[in-house]
Amino acid sequence: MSHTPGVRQAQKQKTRQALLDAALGLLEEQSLSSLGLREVTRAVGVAPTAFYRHFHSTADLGVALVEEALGSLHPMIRTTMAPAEDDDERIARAVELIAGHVAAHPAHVRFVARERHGGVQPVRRAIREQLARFAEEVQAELATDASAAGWSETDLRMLAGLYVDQMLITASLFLETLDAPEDERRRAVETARRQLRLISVGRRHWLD
Amino acid sequence: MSHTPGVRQAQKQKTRQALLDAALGLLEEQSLSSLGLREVTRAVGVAPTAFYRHFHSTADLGVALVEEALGSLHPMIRTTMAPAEDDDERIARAVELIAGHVAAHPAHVRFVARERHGGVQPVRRAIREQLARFAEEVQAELATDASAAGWSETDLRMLAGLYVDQMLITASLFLETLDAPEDERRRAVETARRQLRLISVGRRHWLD
DNA sequence: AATTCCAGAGAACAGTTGTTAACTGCATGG
DNA sequence: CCATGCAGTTAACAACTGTTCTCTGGAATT
Repeated sequence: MSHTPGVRQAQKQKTRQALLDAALGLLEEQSLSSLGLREVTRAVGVAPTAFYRHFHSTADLGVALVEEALGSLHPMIRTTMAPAEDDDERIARAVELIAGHVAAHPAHVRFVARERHGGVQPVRRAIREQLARFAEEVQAELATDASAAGWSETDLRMLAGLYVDQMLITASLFLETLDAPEDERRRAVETARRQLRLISVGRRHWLD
Repeated sequence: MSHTPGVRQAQKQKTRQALLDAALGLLEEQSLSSLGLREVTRAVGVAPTAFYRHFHSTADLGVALVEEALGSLHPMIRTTMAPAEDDDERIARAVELIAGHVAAHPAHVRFVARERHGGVQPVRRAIREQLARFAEEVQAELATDASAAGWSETDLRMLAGLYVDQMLITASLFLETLDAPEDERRRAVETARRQLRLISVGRRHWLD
């Protein structure tokens, strides 16, 4: 049974969250492999040694950030992949959903895009595992779709992977155009839509 | 007019190249933003101050590495996109070409994948510019293709961007499976082929 | 042959880093 | 109510960082 939370545990979680938030902020203009533990504690206003009460190292903190950035995103998969009247409407909705998420959590998106191929191995692995889970969920969702009749397991997995990668590309494209002029952002949205549409067309004629 | 090279300039270039090589090696297990100038000079066996004779900073060195990694790759575009008998044969050849390049220059590929979204702004911009050039070249190549009749400029650009991103995804996938067991590498190649094939199918039916 | 130039060396600087140890005060469980 | 646990503090360490200034030896220029 979980011990009664108490004031003690609450304060600890609060400090831990402050460390995560501060780190995420500092990571907007550097990579995790250059993030110092003292840098983080200084930003929070806490002694350097307090860091060790929460994380073994900055790499450890990075793994926690991956969980924070991607862990709560899984329920969104069903919503995104859910069927719609029009096929174009589904695409438009998905792109809008990604755009909204990027606007709401830019630092998290930046972190994932940056550290996916970054210099810290445990963090790379954590991201890879989360993305693999996404791919599995997308695959499961695709399998329920009527248009997936006759598709092999391998092809479904291939398509799911393509979708996940495309989501990341789209997200990081939107991130780059966050403070860009309006018309450039509209062009980015349009490009993302058309790319998904092309994949959609390929999907419909795959079994020819 | 360029002054006669002489022994002097030759030695300088040699040291410069040694710095680039050492940096590339050190970047296999960290990001550019955490790469120290002393670290690089130590690896080469040269005084820290010698670094300044060649680069203003490690960011500057990073930009030079981008040039080295991507600059010489442009001629490869025509070869990759050149038409073939079979459409599947063109895809197989392109995938094989990417696989060969990754096997021949893994450190360069890793560097680009890592720093594309990395923590050093000038390097990100340098990579973005090179990739934009690639996209333009791919677009120009696509425009000559017979199957591109009736395509709008916007759609050609969209498709070119999709291809460039897909090349990078494929390259980094191959990089991850470089020391993986044989069957996993074969699966990676197969996945890459099918993804390109799906895009190809979408391309053929785009104007319906 | 004399002079200039310049890649690289050497030493020193102030500031930073991760990690250790011993501590303090307060919420917790008996 | 008292004893324990533990989040966070303080101080100190050796090692490292980027950058500066001064110097040197040999190639390049005249």
